[in-house]
Amino acid sequence: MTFAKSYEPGEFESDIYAAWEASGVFTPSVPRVPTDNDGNGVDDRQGNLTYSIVMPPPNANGNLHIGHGLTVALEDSLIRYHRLKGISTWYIPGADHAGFETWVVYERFLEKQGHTRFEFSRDELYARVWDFVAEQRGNMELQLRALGASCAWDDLTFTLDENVVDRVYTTFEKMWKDGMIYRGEKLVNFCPKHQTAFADIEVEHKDEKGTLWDIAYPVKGSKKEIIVSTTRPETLFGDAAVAVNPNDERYTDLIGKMVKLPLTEREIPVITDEHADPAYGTGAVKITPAHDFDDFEVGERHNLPRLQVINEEGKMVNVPSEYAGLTTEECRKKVLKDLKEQDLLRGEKKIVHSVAHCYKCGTTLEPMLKEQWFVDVEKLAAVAIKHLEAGEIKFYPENKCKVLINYLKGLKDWNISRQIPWGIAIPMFRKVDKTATDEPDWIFDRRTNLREIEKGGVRYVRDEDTFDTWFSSAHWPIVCTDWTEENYNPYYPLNVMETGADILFAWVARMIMMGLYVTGEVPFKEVYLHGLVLDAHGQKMSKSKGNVINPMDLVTRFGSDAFRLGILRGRSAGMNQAFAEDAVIAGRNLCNKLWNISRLIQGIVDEKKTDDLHSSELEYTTLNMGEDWICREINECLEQVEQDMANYRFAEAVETLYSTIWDKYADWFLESQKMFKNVPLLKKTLETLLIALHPFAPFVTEAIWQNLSWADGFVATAKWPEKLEFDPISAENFEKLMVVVSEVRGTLQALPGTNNAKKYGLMYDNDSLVKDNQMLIKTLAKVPTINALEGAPRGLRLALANHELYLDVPEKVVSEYKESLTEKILAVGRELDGLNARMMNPNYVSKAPEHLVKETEDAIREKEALIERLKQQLKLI
RNA sequence: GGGGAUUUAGCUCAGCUGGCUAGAGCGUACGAUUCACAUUCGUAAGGUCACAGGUUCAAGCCCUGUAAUCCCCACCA
Repeated sequence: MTFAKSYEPGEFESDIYAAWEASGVFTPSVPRVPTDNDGNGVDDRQGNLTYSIVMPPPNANGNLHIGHGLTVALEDSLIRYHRLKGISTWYIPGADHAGFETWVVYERFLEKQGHTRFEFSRDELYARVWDFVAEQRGNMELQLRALGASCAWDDLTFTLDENVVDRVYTTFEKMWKDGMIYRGEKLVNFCPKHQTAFADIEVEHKDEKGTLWDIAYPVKGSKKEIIVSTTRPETLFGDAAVAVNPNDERYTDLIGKMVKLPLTEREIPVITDEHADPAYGTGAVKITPAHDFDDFEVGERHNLPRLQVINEEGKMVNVPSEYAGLTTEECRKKVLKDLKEQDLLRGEKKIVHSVAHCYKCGTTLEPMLKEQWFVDVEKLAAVAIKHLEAGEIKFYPENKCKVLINYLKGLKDWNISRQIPWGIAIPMFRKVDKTATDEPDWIFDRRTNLREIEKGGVRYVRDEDTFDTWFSSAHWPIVCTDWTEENYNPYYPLNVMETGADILFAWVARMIMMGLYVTGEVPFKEVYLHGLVLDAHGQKMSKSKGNVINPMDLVTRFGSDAFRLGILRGRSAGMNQAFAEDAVIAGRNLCNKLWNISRLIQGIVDEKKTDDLHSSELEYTTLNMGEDWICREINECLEQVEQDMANYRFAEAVETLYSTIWDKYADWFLESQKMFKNVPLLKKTLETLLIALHPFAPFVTEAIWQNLSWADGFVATAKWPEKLEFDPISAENFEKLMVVVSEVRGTLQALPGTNNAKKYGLMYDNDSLVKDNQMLIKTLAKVPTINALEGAPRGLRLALANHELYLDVPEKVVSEYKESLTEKILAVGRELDGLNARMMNPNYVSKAPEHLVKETEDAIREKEALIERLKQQLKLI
């Protein structure tokens, strides 16, 4: 049981984690299906206290980034705190197959090997990615351990686990039966590079420079023409109409007429629609239902044909032969050239407009007409809104609830089809044999391992697509807790969902909708959203900027605890905040401080050899003011931490612990204990602080706990401390003594000359607080002597503390101090003026609460007395 | 166009329902040093709380407006 001179996290962390894991301290004590004596499931809602958090699953084959580090710091401190509180905690780890992300990585890998996805079947690709992920897997799980995440590893859920797929299929089937799933030909955001569609939420809009061209469409049977404005001339082949605003008088005579579509032989009608903005361009707009979202809606309203002219590779189709096969860009050039030759191009204007991009590769997304599976979200959103408005979920920060409701109110149907092999196969099969007319075209079947099935003599082939990752992730609280229809599960709903504010819509919203749909209950009672971790200068971290901070580097350099303490510093819910390495260093220093505090105390325990009592047998009493005071301060600290944890104020909790341990416990209490050495109290208070800091700094607190000669078990499973007993009056007196000591130190510093603390002693007169504690004052103030004053007062009286205490300073030095004394009198005088002014105000006296008025009166008396003392001091000189 | 936020010390941020002299970490300056810790100890300097009004006995905090910065959603033919 020896303590090295400093704490070296690297020497302890992995062993400690292994010991925790091996002893099963992370396993919840209450089973997820509580049973009675006969083994039947029971609803013991009242019986046991449980606390559950599911981890937002990191990418299974990736490394943790700093956001994960923050997530673990937040979630694990909640879990550990509640575990110490004696609650059965379940922190469920997860791993994400990360459908699209992983697919992009894998496709790049294929390309490097000289292959493309088109050489393999969907099933082959799935198997290959599975192996690819399996090979890379495991890193992030080790990293979670390094961060100290106290999760139940046996319950790790992978997003492609059988129970996840089962649950997703069950939900999908239910939705299918409920008529909430439909196959629709709709415009989807399609990435021609990745060959897949995206949900609206995955699209990134960027402002880009573009050109707005004016093109003349000749009106049939008239010499007139109608000029439309477009940024995409190549889509004119897909035009189904020209629209003008019904109130636009310029075009009244043309409504209903046919115009000739340039470069083709087709004719299209002029229609009226509110979509056409008379103030924009010429006020007339070409309508291309198959390649523009607004035009699609106009087309729906007017029953216009959807003519697809761009295919999935971004090439022109269904166009005159000289254009067929061109890329959209080539086609645009040729169209413009040809229009110019025919004198139909009437102008161009540079504009800035926002363009949809693939959030992964940046390719411009093509609105593409495709048959996809959609979820009708109307009911889902309505139910979610109802529960949110009823306040069933508490949000941190609070305003995100409104933001979410606002989003849900405008939610459009959800495209859940992805043309990516890596994911959960959509369990729908299409009829092959067209002759069996009374059979539906699509049937639901769970046998997605088969490409083709037979039912009632009819052959069906599986839809090749996979689910949008968010469709399955939306089930996360349900699948991680093993929620079932049959049994009451004490861990569902979760106590809190902690995740990034950036996925409020993509994930949190969908978990709420899905949770309510599947279980009838909201999936979590509270939501804590964290903001982005920005770099030191407040910039978003990105690979291209090269400002990415790797959490594992910090763990290696400063220790896991230091990282956790540091990243929680100065952070509040929902806010993007800069990351300060300084804060991690401060965390590292705190760990070392605590280590050395323990080293000192263990040293005293060894030296005194008074007892070998273990924690459970400890009986302590306070014997002097400093001891009463520290008990009071520790109690206040515990209370503060409890309050902060209940309100998710992590940074404040850490701050309170930091200052209690450092500024109070070490700087004042332990300094005074060098005289008194109250061993049972030292043990008790140290244990209390170790437990209180444990949620935030699990490793160092455990390393110390294991190193102490008297502590048993793990601090990780210790009991959250009860309040300490103390004498409040005595504690108050210590505070007075602290003021005395501070003034001695401050005055010695302010006096001219160096090494004053060694030169001048202290003298006291007729003052019991000082007289009774002279040795303590001498120790704390580090003065060479302390004696009773003999004869008339001399030297420098310490006026601030209002005690009969004098610094034994020669008159020459005192007179040099005169100036600062005068300044002090003036400063106190200014404060006094302010207080007096307040009391002169009759409204203050009559309207402010009585205790405040009384406080002001007291303060005035005190200041007046102080000025008097200072003036006397001045006279003495 | 709709919505959400931010602005407090040199830097990164606290400041919860308005109430003593606005706090912390880092940084800066000055001083200390065997006796737990230089990953230390002590002391200090540093703030027009973005700006302008208002409410109030009292405003960093509440209200109105202005400016700057950032984010999300929708739209831009």
